[in-house]
Amino acid sequence: MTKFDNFIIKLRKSGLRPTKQRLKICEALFTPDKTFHFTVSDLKGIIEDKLDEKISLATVYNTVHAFKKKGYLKEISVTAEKSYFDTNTSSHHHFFDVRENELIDIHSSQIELKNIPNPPKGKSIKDVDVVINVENDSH
Amino acid sequence: MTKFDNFIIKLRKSGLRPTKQRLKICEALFTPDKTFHFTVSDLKGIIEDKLDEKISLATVYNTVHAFKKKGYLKEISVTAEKSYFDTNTSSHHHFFDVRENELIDIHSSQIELKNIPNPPKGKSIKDVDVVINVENDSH
DNA sequence: CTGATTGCAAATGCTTTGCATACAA
DNA sequence: TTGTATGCAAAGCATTTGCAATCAG
Repeated sequence: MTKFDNFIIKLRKSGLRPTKQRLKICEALFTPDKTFHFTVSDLKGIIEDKLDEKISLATVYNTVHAFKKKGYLKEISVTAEKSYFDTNTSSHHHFFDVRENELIDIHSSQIELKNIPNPPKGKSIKDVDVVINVENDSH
Repeated sequence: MTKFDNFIIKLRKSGLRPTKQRLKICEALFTPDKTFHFTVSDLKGIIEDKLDEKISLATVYNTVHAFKKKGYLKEISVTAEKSYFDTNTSSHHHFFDVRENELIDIHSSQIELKNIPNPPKGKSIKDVDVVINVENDSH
């Protein structure tokens, strides 16, 4: 059972057809032993430069959105012109370097949020994002 | 001493010339008794529809950025699609209704953040944003 | 005057869409 | 086959930029 077999099973189980492009995206996202953060154009770069597979931007967008919907990726809200995604889908928070545009994980156990207020009437909480903006001391 | 005199003083003190457009923006932002959240195009709409002053989009962007730099506005990180600004510049957090794209203040005293981890070496914390994403129970 | 500000339109950057072609089941 | 997925180019938005005209001091 190769890792590709696993990707094929994973995709089929989600109702997504295991195409060549999606398998490459799985390889890029889910092979590394560490989780990581990326933008859509980062991911396109990885597929084309490291995995040597031409892929269209639209396909990368399609697949990233499909994977997000299936819960294989999380999108992170930071002040930026771009969307950042995270292969770490567990509950956790982030440092964001506002100069370098770099995200760094904070394990959820490292921050304790107390007294989360009740949401407005008729609404319920989907999730809580904590972003700690940082910058280099040097400035 | 009208409120306009105050706006003129405020602008001059910041090294910003009190132009007709900037005074209208001050009126829109700092007259209401409650603080509020807005996007750049919201603000353009308020100036043109309620205050009946034509204003160019570029000027609204210029001024909002200038005001942010002077500390008269805060920018809020919620979605990657648009920038949201807040006339409440004190430290506080937000609910964000992901369906309606609506922000609701949470007083800073209402959330307690414990054990904020040390930032990565060489970096220091600028600020901490907590966004609690909510949605209507209905759906 | 002189530099700051405005306004318009063009340009930019990220994301989405339309549609014909190719592919998985 | 039959509906999905891909890829390209065009379109869509929010935002920024260039530059000439206008304004504040």
